[in-house]
Amino acid sequence: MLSSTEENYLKAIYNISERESGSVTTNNIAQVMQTKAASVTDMIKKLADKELVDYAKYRGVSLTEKGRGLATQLIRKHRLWETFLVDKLGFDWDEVHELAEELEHIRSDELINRLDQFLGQPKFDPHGDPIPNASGRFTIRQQTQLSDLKPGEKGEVVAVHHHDDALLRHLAEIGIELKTNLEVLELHAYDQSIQVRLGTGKVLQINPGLAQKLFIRRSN
Amino acid sequence: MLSSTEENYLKAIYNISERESGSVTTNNIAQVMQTKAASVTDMIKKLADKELVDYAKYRGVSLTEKGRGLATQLIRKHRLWETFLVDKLGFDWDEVHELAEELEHIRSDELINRLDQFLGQPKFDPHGDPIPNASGRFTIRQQTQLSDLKPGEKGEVVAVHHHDDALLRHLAEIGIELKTNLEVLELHAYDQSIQVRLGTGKVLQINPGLAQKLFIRRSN
DNA sequence: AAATAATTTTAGGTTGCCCTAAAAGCCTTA
DNA sequence: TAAGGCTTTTAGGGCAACCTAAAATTATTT
Repeated sequence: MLSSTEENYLKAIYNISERESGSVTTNNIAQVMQTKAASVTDMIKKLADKELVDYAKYRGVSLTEKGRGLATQLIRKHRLWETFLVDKLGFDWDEVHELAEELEHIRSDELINRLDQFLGQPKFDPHGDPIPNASGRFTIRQQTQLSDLKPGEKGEVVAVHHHDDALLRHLAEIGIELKTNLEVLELHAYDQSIQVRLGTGKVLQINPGLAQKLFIRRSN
Repeated sequence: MLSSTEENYLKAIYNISERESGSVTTNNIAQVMQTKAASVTDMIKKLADKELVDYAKYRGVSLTEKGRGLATQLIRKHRLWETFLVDKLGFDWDEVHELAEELEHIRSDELINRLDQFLGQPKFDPHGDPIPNASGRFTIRQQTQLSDLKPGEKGEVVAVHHHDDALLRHLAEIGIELKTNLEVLELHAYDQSIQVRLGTGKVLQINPGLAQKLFIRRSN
């Protein structure tokens, strides 16, 4: 039985190791968890005792099979709750992250499986991220960062990664959401920005930072 | 900002003072919270500092206006979540109490108001208990303990009080649920038991303890 | 490779909520 | 009304998760 805090550390380690290779460092975790390195060391030892992470002093941590399994279940819960909040309660996609952070710690497999049923066993959450099934398997979707598209290529926005609320609100403002169709018109070498035309006809300049966070499924 | 623990104490005090008059004693709270009197004294002091209870040493506590308001909102959340679990996720009425105990601590007025909308602003939860509205007002329903009915009187089960899961399962087994119609046939003086006929025609002996927990709206 | 810089760990302390044991207060009843 | 028996509070600790400061280790620079 893990505490919410232990669960949050597991999730943090999982997320960091998803986007960076090699083992996860103490400072890295401290930054994500908004806490101090010393506190992280304390917690790492506890997680190592429970065989949820492999740990060698000064060498960082990595999740064990068991740890990864638990982290995956947390992500399942988080994304199912986000789906509930958006699909059923009518929240906007930029309002649900914090709430799902709380809801994901409710401890009941029965609850989460019924919720999954109730939502129609969705494969992707409101941000386009895949929802692992009860056995922890993700549905993988063919997708590319917008920054990798060439002029003339067309596609549909299927996911937004590393989303903070401000980013999502910005996207909504400029007219981009999930399922938005777009076509790359030009790449501007001088600032790496990308000119795109949305399905609505609107033409936008997308800066390179943003273009890396937008995931596209090619449609031609 | 209260901790879940503080919230649980408030709720315990509220519940005790609902069913007993006068101020709530330390031992009483300890029993409900499954903890020791010394721990209760600690917490009472903290709640008194926050002006949620009035407290005089050795004299017990009572909720302040502020404390009662918070307790009422907790009850609102608890009962709305129970309604969600039963109406939307298909849980049985005897399975939802523990889960609602966790869910009620999720901190978001927006969430709970949207949930209320989503559920169709229900006035009563799956056990027949009234759900306070956002301002803390309960809908009061004319109801009587089954033990107060006279032979020949008829009515409908509208609530079950002080429900533990075992009690609810027992009721389900003998064929009683919310909205069950019944008629009192006879009172047996020798053991205070009550003979009733259900809407289904089934005739039962109800013992006096149970008859106090069943609330009936008279129908004739 | 030595010196300096950065990271990580250890040591020791705080807070919230719990505990046991003992002291203090209240209450009943002889 | 005084004694004994409850109840409640105080005193003193424990554990989880955090902190700061200092020590240990690793990494980088010269």
